[in-house]
Amino acid sequence: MTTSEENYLKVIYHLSNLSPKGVNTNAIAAMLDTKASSVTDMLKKLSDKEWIHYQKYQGVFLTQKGKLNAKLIVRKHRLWEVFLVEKLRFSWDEVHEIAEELEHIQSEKLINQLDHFLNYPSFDPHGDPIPNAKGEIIKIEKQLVSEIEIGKTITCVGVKDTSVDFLQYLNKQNISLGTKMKVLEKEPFDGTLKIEINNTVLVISDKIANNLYVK
Amino acid sequence: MTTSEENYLKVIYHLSNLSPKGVNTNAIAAMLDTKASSVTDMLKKLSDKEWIHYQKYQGVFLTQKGKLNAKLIVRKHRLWEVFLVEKLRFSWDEVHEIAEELEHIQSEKLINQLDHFLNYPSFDPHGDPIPNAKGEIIKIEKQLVSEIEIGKTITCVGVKDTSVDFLQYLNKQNISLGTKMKVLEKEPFDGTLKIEINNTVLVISDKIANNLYVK
DNA sequence: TTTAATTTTTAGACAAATCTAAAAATATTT
DNA sequence: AAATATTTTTAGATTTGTCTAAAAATTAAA
Repeated sequence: MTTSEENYLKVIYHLSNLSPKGVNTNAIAAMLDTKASSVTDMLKKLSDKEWIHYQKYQGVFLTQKGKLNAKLIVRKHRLWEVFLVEKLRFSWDEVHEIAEELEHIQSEKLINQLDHFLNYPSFDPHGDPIPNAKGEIIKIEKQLVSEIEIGKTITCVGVKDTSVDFLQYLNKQNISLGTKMKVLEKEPFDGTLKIEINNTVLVISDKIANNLYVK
Repeated sequence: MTTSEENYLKVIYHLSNLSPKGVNTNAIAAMLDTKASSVTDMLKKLSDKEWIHYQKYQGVFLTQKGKLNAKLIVRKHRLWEVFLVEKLRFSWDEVHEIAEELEHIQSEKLINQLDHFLNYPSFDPHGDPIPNAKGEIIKIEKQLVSEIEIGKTITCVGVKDTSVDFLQYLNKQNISLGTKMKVLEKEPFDGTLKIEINNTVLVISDKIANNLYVK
């Protein structure tokens, strides 16, 4: 499996969770920052290898094989992220890019030994679940801050947007996984929220509230 | 710098130490398991980037820039090998292939944090020195077992041949870095040696004796 | 439901890294 | 020093993954 094929599989996997009636060529192209025509070419290759179901002009679905492969790439990505944060003292906003490279290293033994070394973590530094060696994922119920009712006390368990900008915003506000907060007030006009964190009041936009997972 | 360019630089660096009057096209081709014509093509590219001095039909030399780049790749390779053996419990005969992939990961911070995490090791699992972040290498005096005079007690500090076969042979004989041994007798006809290891006598061929470094 | 807009695919081209086969330069042998 | 062998380079082709531009299919709008 080439690096390029792996990147396509991973993107199709992530998009599948959002659009279950088939992934669009253009959506894949946007995620990979490439052209639709390049995507079409690759879809044929992936289809020949039986990692996707592909019919011209119809959306794309992963086969069982394809889905397993995609999950194992995600597993590698997230385990390396844990390694970078827990062992090499990287911050959660620095690890994505490096993990994008590390996820393509091919040794199965390597990744299983790494898993053992890290003590079989269940979640990556952004709160996303790590598939096990069989591709199985545990799912936890989590909600966006925007969905929480006034007065409830909640704990940060993940982020939806994992961009550097968003993660650094959270750093600045001292919000990380495990941070407790309470929703005080919601502005009906624009969805702005007042929340209490560490005995201080913070105003967050609806965009922030829509990208922060809590429990 | 592409992976291919990095592999060429590294091979030229290693061959430079053996043939100081210029590295041959064919030698590079043999090391990289490719054709001489492919090497010629790449030499032009490396020359354009000023990483090598290249004149048609003459041998190849690394420039200062090229040599530094090569050393930094070797640094990455050897640090990852230490990681695999010390942290992930790989054996010294399993790490080369994986490190060949890991050495191409691009983050400078990654490798310096890894160096710190490993406590700034000076040698890799095969006894080879690890260049520091500036490309500086400490050299220790070491000799081949074949060069040792009868009766001397010595310590294994490295291997010249790092092939899986040789390393597994050493595993079988319980020889690893730090193993003490004494040269008992040399057969003049074929160079075969009798050596004492852990109170037992072992006969080793001249080929073995020519690939084991001791001090 | 015909027209217009969007999405997707095809056709043909390109860059990187490789190859084969043949030509040119260098090295070795007689 | 001429003939032979070896090494290296050139010329042209191939593969992978990408691109542009145009054609075809699908979807949305009038």
